[in-house]
Amino acid sequence: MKKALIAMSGGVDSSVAAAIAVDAGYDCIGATMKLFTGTRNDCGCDCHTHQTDDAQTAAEAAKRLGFEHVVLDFNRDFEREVISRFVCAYENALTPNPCIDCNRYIKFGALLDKANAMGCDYIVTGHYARIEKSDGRYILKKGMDADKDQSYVLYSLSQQQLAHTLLPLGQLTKDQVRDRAERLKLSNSQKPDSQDICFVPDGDYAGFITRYTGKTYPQGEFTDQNGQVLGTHGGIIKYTIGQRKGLGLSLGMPMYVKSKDIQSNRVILARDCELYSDCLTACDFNWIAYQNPGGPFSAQVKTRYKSVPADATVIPLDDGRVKIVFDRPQRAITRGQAAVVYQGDTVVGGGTIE
RNA sequence: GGCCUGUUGGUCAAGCGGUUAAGACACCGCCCUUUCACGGCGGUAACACGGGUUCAAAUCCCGUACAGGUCA
Repeated sequence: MKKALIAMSGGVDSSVAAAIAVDAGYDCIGATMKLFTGTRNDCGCDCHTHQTDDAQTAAEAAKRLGFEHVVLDFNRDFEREVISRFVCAYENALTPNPCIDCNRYIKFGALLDKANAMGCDYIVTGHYARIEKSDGRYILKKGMDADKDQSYVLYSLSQQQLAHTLLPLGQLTKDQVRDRAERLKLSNSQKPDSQDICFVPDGDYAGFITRYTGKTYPQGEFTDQNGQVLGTHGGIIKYTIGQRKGLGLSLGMPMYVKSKDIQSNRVILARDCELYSDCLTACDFNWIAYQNPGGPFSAQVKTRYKSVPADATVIPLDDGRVKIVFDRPQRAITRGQAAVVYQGDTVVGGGTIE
């Protein structure tokens, strides 16, 4: 009997994924990760309590499903691999996606290692994506529920990681998952989907960075593309490319962040129509569908988790980076976000936009 | 100092005797969302002040204050 470690967050998805793994005959053990220490936020909520609640919910689900549950402390790994990268990215005028690093280094990194050490053959998560084997390679595909597809945040997984991962929800829709949770009488069947950055539950990521580093991020100038000063910004970490809200400037028309210049501490604004660009370069590229792509090819590319895949030509460069040229210019391509390449439902690979 | 012109929500700005006093931008809320954003929907908020005229004044008249222009 194959042994599986279920990554249980306390939410519906991972609980139902566990139920499916049990039905499929795996010898299951549930694990909830402790990822960050409790810090009391402005919103008055205590993250530590949240985590404890989530762990309890997960433990209850495991009990109902009839397998053991443990809490694993990945505090130090999470701090090093996710939080510090997140903070560092913002300090360098990038806009990171911490969920991707969490998957890469924690769930499918440290946790997978732990699972192996515990004698597990697989790690099971509640992601809406599919893993299939084709011609000796593990292929990552979109989840069947197009609205919930999470393949984007898994683009960095290696063959080794994919080989030891089961994603039981890939064939299901969110409604089906909730129905199943309902039938199993899981207490979290109606629990709202998670949102915001998990370690910044009040949504104030700039405040988090400030508290974390103890630094202050000085005010600077908002300018237009000609250098004309338009106003004063509240610290460069507070803005990302394409952002409209929170600028506090009334300029007669909606204005958006076009770019950030860390040297001059300036935030450059422009109109929406000036935010479009037809190419990007991505680094740290991970190929999933191919061992080596060989040459340029046509594909669809997402530049943000929820962006619509756009037709493009993908051009592997000699140094391992990848250039992507879009058929139609894309809005607000942002350094630090991930460019994920698809061909239909298949994730070809992805990298970090630079 | 004299003479003009202007003063409407946080900003810009409609309005020309009877309006629930437009709209844009900003802001706030909700929705969307395992990143950050975008977006959708909704909301708060104003006639500089004091006198007149009129059935009725943001709208007309007279002062006051402030702002800009202009004149020896």
